[in-house]
Amino acid sequence: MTSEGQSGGGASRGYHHGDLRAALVTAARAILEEGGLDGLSLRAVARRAGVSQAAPYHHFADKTALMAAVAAQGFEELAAAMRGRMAAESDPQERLDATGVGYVLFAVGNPALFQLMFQGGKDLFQTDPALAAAGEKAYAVLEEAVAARDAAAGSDDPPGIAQTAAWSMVHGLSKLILEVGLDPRAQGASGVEDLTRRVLARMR
Amino acid sequence: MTSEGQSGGGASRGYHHGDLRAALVTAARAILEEGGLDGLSLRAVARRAGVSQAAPYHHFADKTALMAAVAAQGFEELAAAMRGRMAAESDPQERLDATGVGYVLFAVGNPALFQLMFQGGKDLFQTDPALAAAGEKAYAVLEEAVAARDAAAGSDDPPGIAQTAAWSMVHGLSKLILEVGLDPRAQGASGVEDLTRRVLARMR
DNA sequence: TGTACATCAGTGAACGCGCGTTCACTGATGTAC
DNA sequence: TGTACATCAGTGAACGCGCGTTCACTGATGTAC
Repeated sequence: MTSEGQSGGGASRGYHHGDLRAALVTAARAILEEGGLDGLSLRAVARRAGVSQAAPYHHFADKTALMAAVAAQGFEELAAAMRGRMAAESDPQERLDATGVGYVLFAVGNPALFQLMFQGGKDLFQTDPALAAAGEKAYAVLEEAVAARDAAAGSDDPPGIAQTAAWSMVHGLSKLILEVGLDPRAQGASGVEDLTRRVLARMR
Repeated sequence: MTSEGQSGGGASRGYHHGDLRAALVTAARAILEEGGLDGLSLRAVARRAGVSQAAPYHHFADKTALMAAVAAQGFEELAAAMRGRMAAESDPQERLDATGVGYVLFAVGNPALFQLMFQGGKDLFQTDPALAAAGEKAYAVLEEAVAARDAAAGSDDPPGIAQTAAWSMVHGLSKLILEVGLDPRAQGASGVEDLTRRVLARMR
């Protein structure tokens, strides 16, 4: 990672950039954070990366491809966040809860990115294999944690149901916080993590 | 409801429309169904209602106001759908499950509308009192059903937690079906309603 | 080590587009007398 | 019952805008000999 550019000024860069592809993804994420999903245009990304508006086309087929790359990076990080939290626990139930907490905290910490990751929707996943793989990777963490917990607890449901339930719960909670402005304090919780834990405690 | 217009042709209407405000909301919903949220422009709505592009401004301050009106109508219908299903049951747990099923089926049946209802986000709710009221109305159904079930079952959690959990579950499941293309069959369920019931069965 | 040349990654100008919104207007409606 | 007039709900043309994308180009890089 060269990590220069990103604001047109300051340090000079030559005619060639070095790693414009990565810089564009980084710029896109910065724009997402500052201006939300609506502010994400290819031109804005190029501007932010300090490059002409035509330059991105040497690295991405079109706007959708850039968005897919950003989303894929998001899923990688989501998976890492979940794994990181999970690894700190040993009890199967606690490991499952930890992945859920990781999920919701990631969403709350990266609101526009999270929105992008899911709003592109089915089509993007079918189009872009790298994105699909990254999505699978994140889902696999939850899948794994649920399976381990169910194996320990003994369940008669097909595993898909338990996994879908857990995913729905954390995904829904994330969306409600982001989209409706659901406030953990107003629900009698001390914060996002506490609310997530208490909500997850109502699942079996 | 006059229910003419909606496609510019056919029956003549005079210079004045009759109930353009309602016709615009109807047109917007038709566009949502056909072209999704991205296709929803004020100009397209006017076009579909068979009226000049400036006409909507006599009924809505701006595009946002129209969208809020559409979303409000959506929440009214969501509340009605939940209540309708709830009314058919008498056991508190079954009444709660029924509201959840109503929620998810509404989302799946009105994908773009559902998206609109939640994507506008916090700001819209704070800006438009009618929308906020309609949203409350829908949430109140869930709230009520959860409270009744908890009263019957005896719970020590603050009620907000149980309500948030139930809402997260059905909201998350809806979004996963709509955004990720989660397939009930692939999860071992026979359809959306069955999947919702089985997922809800994992809550307490 | 030096030169010719193919390839690659940039530039900047331009395309066409649909959008939200405003404006001066005009036709229809309804009310006061 | 008839007329003058205020009000309301339409029209159509125009504004400025930012967007995604394409194009012919040019500067830099690296490779073959």
